[in-house]
Amino acid sequence: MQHRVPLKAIQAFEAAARLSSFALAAEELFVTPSAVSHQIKLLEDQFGVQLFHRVHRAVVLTDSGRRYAEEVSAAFARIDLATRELGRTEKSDILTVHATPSFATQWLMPRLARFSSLNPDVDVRLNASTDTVDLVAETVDIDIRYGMKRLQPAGTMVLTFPPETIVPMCSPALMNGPHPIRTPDDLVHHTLIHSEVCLVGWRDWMRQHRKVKLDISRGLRFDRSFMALSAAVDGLGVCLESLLLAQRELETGRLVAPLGLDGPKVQGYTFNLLKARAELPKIRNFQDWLFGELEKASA
Amino acid sequence: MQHRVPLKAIQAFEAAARLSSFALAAEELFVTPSAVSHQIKLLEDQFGVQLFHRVHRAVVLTDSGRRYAEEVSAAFARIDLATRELGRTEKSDILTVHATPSFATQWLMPRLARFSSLNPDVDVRLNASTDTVDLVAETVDIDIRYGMKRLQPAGTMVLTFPPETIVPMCSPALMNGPHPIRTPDDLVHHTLIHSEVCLVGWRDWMRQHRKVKLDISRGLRFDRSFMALSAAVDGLGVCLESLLLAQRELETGRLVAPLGLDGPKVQGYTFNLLKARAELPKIRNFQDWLFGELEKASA
DNA sequence: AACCCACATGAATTGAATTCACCTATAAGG
DNA sequence: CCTTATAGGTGAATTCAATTCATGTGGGTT
Repeated sequence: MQHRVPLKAIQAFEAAARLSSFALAAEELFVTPSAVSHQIKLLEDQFGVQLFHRVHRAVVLTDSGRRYAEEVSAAFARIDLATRELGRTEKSDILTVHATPSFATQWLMPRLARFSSLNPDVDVRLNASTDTVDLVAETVDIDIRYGMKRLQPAGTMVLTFPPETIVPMCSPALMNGPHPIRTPDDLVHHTLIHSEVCLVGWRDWMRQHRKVKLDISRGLRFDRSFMALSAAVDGLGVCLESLLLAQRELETGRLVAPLGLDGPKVQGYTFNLLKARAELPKIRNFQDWLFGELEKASA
Repeated sequence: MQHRVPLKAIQAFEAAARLSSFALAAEELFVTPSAVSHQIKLLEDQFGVQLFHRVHRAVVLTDSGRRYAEEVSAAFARIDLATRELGRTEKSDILTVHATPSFATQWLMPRLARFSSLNPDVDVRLNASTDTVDLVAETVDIDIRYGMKRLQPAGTMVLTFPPETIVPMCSPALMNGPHPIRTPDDLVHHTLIHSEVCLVGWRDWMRQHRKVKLDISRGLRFDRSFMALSAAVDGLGVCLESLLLAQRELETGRLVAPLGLDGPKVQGYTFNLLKARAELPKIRNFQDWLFGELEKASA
């Protein structure tokens, strides 16, 4: 294996140098003193440099030996440390995903356990914030953003999510309450919940429903979709949101879409990553899994 | 040998990580790809951490693998460097001796070859200056000083030289010239050569020869003994110097002691070294050799 | 003077590392 | 679509580097 450096011999030398004794080195390495002696002789012969003075029944480093031992000890210490660190490692990969708070809360979090069980060796870390992150500078592998595409730094790859449908949603109690919601006109009796960042708002919805006259200046306003959805679940009014984010609430019946599941389609979310890292298995796997899940939902 | 860290396996891993290929690593290490595969599997199994992703017919580091490879590569690079440095080494020990210019020139230099041939593995470096050197701070193993003993820093060991005899000396031509020198009185016809740093000067010599009236204010003055001796060799006058420093000139006949080899004895030279390093073979050997040589001369 | 301990050394032994032979999977190419 | 070539995986066989064993050496210690 090692036609380069006689690692075994160096290891024996390092221990002997550190302990100033072949016998103690042998003990540390669980071999006989003879083995240590042989290895060190090998090293000395190979390089033609005496490393130890043999003085009576002790050994003393030569100057060359001391210099060499210092370097080699430091190097082994580093290897030891890194190896102990490695032994402490649980997962072999760390995948850091950054996403908008709404996508993280409404979509990712409930599904992440599935990804983790499919990829047990990946330790997923989820960061949620409205800030844009710098993929190059920060330890973020993937950033899931919402909204108009901005200019990306070179080396960034942007994948657009499949279209999501935006529809009015409310709690079942509200839909079947004193002012039932069956047609767009029924909305006039209800509080509108506005999501400020959503690409489609009530104003846009109204353009598709010219006959309905709603006062879009009234109602509740939130700057995060998950807050609008939460308000709708609590029966505070009717929100206009993406089916993507409401999927879980619709499945569990905490929200209903009183006017059906058709509506304007947008492609607001993007999957951002560095080209150079796109083929890393952990990233590729996450990407494939995520788009697979999105596919599944729309199918 | 290695119940601690599987060095062979780490070495295989390092090469594979650096080259991103088991096959190339195998080539570099002069083994078959199979050997590399086995070793890396060993490493992964031993620590229960996957180091490489096997993706089709290539390997890609995991995050853990990459972290580990960085550390391990750096450590091996250091070992490689130190080992190449070691291979370049000629002598296993470097002995740096500092001495007064006179002792270095007159006594040490001519004898150093003998020491070197007795100790072929020691690379002797001789520094000569009038400065006192700091044994702790500088890379000087031994300092040979002349003159009154000063306060030494803690940890310093001072060995005093055996007594040296101070006698008048001159060139044979001068002794046997127009004003032959047979008795102390004959000196009145000759130039006196003064060594300013010598512990015994003409003034002291006169105290032992009350009858002789010499004008000690006249003559040549040097601040280094070797210059005084050189002037005497050149026939410029009569110097009062240590037989120790003149030994070579007396043996070769370039100097003679017209009034005999008896005279005042002083112990001016000291052999200074650090206690902590006194038992280093190179130092001990030099000390033993030097005092042995001094002994031999006085015997 | 006898003993002891730490290291040295050559031959014998062993077992970790390597090779061998065969297998798998996939990208490229016809 | 099928073939081919390639990089790596794997278990058994093999080998040789590393280790042990037996013995020797020398200089302190009692």
